[in-house]
Amino acid sequence: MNKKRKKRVTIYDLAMELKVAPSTVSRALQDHYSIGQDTRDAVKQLALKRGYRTNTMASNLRKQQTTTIGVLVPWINHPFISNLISGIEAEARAAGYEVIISQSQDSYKNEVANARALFDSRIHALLVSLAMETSEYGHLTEIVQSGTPVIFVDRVPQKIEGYRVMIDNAATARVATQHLIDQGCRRIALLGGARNQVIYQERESGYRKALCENGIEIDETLILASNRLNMDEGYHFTRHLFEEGNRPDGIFSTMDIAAVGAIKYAHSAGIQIPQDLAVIGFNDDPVCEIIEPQLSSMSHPAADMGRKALQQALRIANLETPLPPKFVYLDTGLVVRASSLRKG
Amino acid sequence: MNKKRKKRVTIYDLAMELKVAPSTVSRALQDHYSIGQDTRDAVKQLALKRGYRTNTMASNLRKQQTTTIGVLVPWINHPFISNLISGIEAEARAAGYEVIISQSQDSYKNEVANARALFDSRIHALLVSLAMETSEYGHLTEIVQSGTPVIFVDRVPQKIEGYRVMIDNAATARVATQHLIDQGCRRIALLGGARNQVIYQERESGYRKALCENGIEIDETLILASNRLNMDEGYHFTRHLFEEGNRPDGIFSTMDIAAVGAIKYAHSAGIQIPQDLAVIGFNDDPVCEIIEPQLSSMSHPAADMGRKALQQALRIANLETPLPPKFVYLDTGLVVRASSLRKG
DNA sequence: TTGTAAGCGTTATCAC
DNA sequence: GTGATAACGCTTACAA
Repeated sequence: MNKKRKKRVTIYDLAMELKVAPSTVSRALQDHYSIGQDTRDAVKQLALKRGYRTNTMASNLRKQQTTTIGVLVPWINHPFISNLISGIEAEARAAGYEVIISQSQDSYKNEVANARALFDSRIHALLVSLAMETSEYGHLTEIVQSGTPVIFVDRVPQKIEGYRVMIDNAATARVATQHLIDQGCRRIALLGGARNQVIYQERESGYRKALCENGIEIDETLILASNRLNMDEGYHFTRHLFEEGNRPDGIFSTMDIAAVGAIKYAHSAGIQIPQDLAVIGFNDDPVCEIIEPQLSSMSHPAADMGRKALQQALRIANLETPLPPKFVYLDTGLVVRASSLRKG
Repeated sequence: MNKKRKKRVTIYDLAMELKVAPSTVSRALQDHYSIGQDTRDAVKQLALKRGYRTNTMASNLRKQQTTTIGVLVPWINHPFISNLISGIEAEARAAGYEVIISQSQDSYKNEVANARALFDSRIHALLVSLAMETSEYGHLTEIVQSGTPVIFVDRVPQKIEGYRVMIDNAATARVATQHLIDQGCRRIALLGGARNQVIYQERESGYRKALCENGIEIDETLILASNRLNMDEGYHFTRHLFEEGNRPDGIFSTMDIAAVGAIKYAHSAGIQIPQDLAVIGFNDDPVCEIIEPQLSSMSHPAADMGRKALQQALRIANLETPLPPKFVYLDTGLVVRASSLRKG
């Protein structure tokens, strides 16, 4: 340990100097009603003068609670998640809480270890977005059972009970697909994600539903379910479809970046967007406005989800008797840009 | 407080059940050399069975130190910073530390408040990237003086002494500019950032140096110094130059996204890239591979910077006598893509 | 090899 | 209104 770290001022030091009891100082600093105005002022003034700063560790230990919110996500450096975290942090800070972050890197093993570490630091509540690999939830049910509020955000678990803050993935996917249909598409390909993740299952089912509702037969060869959907996957699946003579006239991608891959292939093959192929993505990431033609997408309120999840967590943590698990759905929006706009 | 939160197992509970002293339990759990193998095993086994988890608050209070690293950045949801944080988190977690994050939103006031809050939670070390507004450093020198290691990362302060982890902005900018010159450019515009921020000052001076070294006269009308450089600024400044008949044949942008704006203008005006106008950015953000033609850039090892900064912080924190402030420079690289490649 | 006991800085409960 | 005192759960001299 760095021996140079200075000893800090405590309430004892203040009490001694003012010739009052430490408990009086403590109460004065918290504006306890029973403390006289003059002592209160004197204490606060001296505290300021001596640079007193409350020792959060001691206070937490005594009060048996922290003001720390744990956040467990797959990756910090993904646009959607960094926005989510940004929302969580802003809201938490405003409410007087700190945010401690850990990333599972989509590994189940890391997720378990991080959940434990967060639990050990006695977090006030935990916000979780699951790792791709995760399909067992013991490490999380443990925490739920201990009484610590756990809120699932976006990538929520399959069957476990609990609070959730998310979008209606099925409905949103249905809107995206319907939009393509409204633009005259009849052979719509799906760039889908891992089928063990609820959000991708639901996006796929929304897609299927939209086709059914419009009496369009589902062609399974137009559907991709990729465990790691990215730009390359989007590019290659699209090429595969065109080279096999299995041409779609529309593509709905459950991730923007894969839609970008599809557009890149179209460019390279001289396929006109949106005339020959209309494309829509999901998330409304910044790339949508970079790619040419600009990419239509479903906007997904990442920062809002963070804020809502945090509010939910605090509400639950401060209740005497826990509420029954509740789902909070956030609104999504259709953002139409050039990549899908065929008609006026 | 949620009354439903369960009381957890303590070393006292284990001690009682095993009929040994709490101190023995504590030592056994830490593999203290003085504890016999059998007691050690017995303790660990029971701890596991009863679901014992060490109380970090109590332990920290007693040891007068935490294993929490404070991170103070302008925005969590910026690609460069989210990568930085990702590197910090991964390295910290591997070393047994937690990371607590706060964002100033580029506001000086927030930065001060957040620095205080982090200081109060007795962080082990602080990593800071400054808010745009910040030009006073009292809130940070306070922390330095208390003995808590403070490491400045990327957006470092003007004059304050301290540890820094950064890239050599001047040299990197010089390489970028030289690259354009090597490609035959002679009238090179600069899309620069806020002049009160050291990193943008240095990038500008690197640009000037490269021109001087090549005997190219500096044309001040080709230089932009924008307080909020972004895609629109890049677009409009480029348009301004072309419409005024002040045509550049190359653009060096100190931010990728502004270079994207420049390329967008070029598209709209029928200017050929790289033949009529060669463009290079800075950061090597993901957008470089999205835009057409793909954008050349200077790669900037964000995650590595995070890792290095964390290592630096831990090293300092564990020294008896502080080292003299040191600057750590990370390597950058020239990434040539189609936007600047005129010759083989 | 293990036990005893003090104390980290707060806050809550009682008493005065 | 204020003070004394006992925790909170853990670590670490010092004793045994």
